[in-house]
Amino acid sequence: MVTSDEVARLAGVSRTTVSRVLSGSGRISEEVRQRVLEAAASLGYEPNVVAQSMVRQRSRTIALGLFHVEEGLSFSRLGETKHYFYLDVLKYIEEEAANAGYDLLQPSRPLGRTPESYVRALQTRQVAGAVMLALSSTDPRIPALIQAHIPTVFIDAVGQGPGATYVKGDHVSGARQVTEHLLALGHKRMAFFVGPSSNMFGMERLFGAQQALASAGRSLDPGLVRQSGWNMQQAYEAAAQLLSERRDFTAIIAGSDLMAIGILRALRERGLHVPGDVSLSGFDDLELASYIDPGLTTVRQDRVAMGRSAIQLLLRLIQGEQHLAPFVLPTQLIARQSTGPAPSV
Amino acid sequence: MVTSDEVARLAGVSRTTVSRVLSGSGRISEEVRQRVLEAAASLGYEPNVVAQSMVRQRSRTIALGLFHVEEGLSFSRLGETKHYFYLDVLKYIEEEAANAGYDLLQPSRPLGRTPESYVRALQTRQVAGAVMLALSSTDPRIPALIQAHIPTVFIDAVGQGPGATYVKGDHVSGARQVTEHLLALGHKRMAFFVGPSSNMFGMERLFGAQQALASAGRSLDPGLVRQSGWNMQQAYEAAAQLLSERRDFTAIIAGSDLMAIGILRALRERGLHVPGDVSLSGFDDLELASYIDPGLTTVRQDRVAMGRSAIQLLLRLIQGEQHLAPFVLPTQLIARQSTGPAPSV
DNA sequence: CTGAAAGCGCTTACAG
DNA sequence: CTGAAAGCGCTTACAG
Repeated sequence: MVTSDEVARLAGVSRTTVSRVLSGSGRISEEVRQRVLEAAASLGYEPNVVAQSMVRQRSRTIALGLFHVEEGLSFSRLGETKHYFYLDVLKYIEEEAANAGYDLLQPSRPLGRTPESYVRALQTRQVAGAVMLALSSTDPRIPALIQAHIPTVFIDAVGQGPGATYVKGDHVSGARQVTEHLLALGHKRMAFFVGPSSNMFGMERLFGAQQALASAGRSLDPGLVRQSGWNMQQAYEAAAQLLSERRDFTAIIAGSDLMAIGILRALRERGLHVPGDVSLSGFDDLELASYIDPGLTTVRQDRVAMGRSAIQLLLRLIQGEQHLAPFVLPTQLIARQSTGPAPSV
Repeated sequence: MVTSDEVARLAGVSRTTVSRVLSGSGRISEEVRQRVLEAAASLGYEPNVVAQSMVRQRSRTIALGLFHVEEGLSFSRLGETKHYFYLDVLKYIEEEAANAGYDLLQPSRPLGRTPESYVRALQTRQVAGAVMLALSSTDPRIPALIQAHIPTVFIDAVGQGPGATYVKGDHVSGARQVTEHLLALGHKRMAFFVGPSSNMFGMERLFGAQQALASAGRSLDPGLVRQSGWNMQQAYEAAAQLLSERRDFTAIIAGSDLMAIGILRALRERGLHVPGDVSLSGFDDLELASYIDPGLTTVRQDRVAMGRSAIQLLLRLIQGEQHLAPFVLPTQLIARQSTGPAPSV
């Protein structure tokens, strides 16, 4: 690797000057500037990023924390909704970080998996900040990161502090919209499939549904609220269970599109038609939602804004701004064929 | 941040000794060892990783190259098969890298997007090696990485050199198995949906299918081979096109599960039943494949082995081994309900 | 406008 | 077994 020393020698200047020319800081005579630039180009010089991080006491790096690393899903099957949904968010995180000249890093952590070890790993790597994607709301890294004053943006998890804020979808509104949609179609009794209890959004959505029901002078039947994992299999099982117990509902509101696909299978196996017998809605609007049969009514979240705004907020935190307000991104009902008029009794 | 100097002072030894105790290198008296360990623990000391990388001239970091960063899919929609499929592979890459104590890094590259700039980015970050996931076979970074002698393992892309090797699924065998399965069901004319021409696996699969057909004394009709993107939408469009042209086939072999879902929709819209009128198979065995209706016959690839073996090979390359043989992972037919006996004419 | 010197926090020959 | 010193490749006060 070429060093700044070689460039300096070739250009007949000091390393100080090379550094200044390349970083664009300080007054430099145009003639020297040209000489240095030419020398650097001819040698194919680029500054050693590690050395820069060392001297600056901070690397131009953003740590990326993902659900699936932490939750010990090592042997779980593919198909967690979150993965499919957040994959796209991830893409925009990468893009936006790259545009800002930041590397993305997933640190290894040999020393146990305590939240402290995670924070320590970020500190010893001198990361500028962290983006944490879809952590469980009980993840102990959330308070640890906030307390350590590492600039952090949480996506779909709630964490706030002087140097931390979050971005999330408006689940309350999303659930309200679906519920209103179903009420308008004449449905009076609906079942709700929410995610695991460690996830706050299930509760938010339930709240949104309750709002809509209350506005219509109705209330939620607790016996029709079911919890399951975000994936197809667990939703399938929970739906089979529900169907074996009772069938006094005409619609099911699923917590994710993949859950809806699992539920759809359980309905099919019982010979129930969607939406003829039961209306069904998802959440997320995966591309898949429009391809399955029947096309799935669902709630769209803005994945682009989610990824981009997370990095934009983080950059502001890195630059020292404090106490940034969280972003709550709008959600939108996408009505397709899986919801229809309530069957007349 | 605590430095080794503070630990040294507290323990009453030199930084040299602190370093040796913590790295476990060199003879150290038991008593001194204890003192240092206690001092480090009480101060919460961990070595600065950036400084270590600096002095070692190499960071304990693996660069991770992903399809979607390079291909400029910024505005594409969600649903590229690759993403869903490789997401799981990615998980095992992360796991295996973390076990070996390596960070994963996605470098930003502001200076144009030439293959040279990519290589340079890895070099200036002193990465130990790179894992490149599902690059297009024409990606110029493949030769660039090989030539730069950066230890690299390609996954589902072919690249070889003294310090580079690859891991891929056995697409030939997978396609042969599906084709044989369909032949056994009495199908005589089948259509093939392969991926983009820049992707070699489409060709491999075609070759596998040809092998099976040849063994049965049959040959491939070039007019029944269609190219499209790996996603639902493009496969849907290509299938609609094919169906508008001709219908003298009884089975469709899709290049991925998501393509199969797109094709399924096109068939449905024409009132064709699967497998009554047309048998349909996918590739990948996403969990989804068993949930859609009808359950999708497909080819399973071993994602766990794909991720894990890639890192294991890379670690050997990093340690200096050369010219490692590529891993070709077995594929396995998973027969479900979407394939059935050929309709009698 | 330019440079000599110090220093970022480690590790590693080299001595003893 | 232990330590003083050099050095990894930069950047940044401090001088001039």
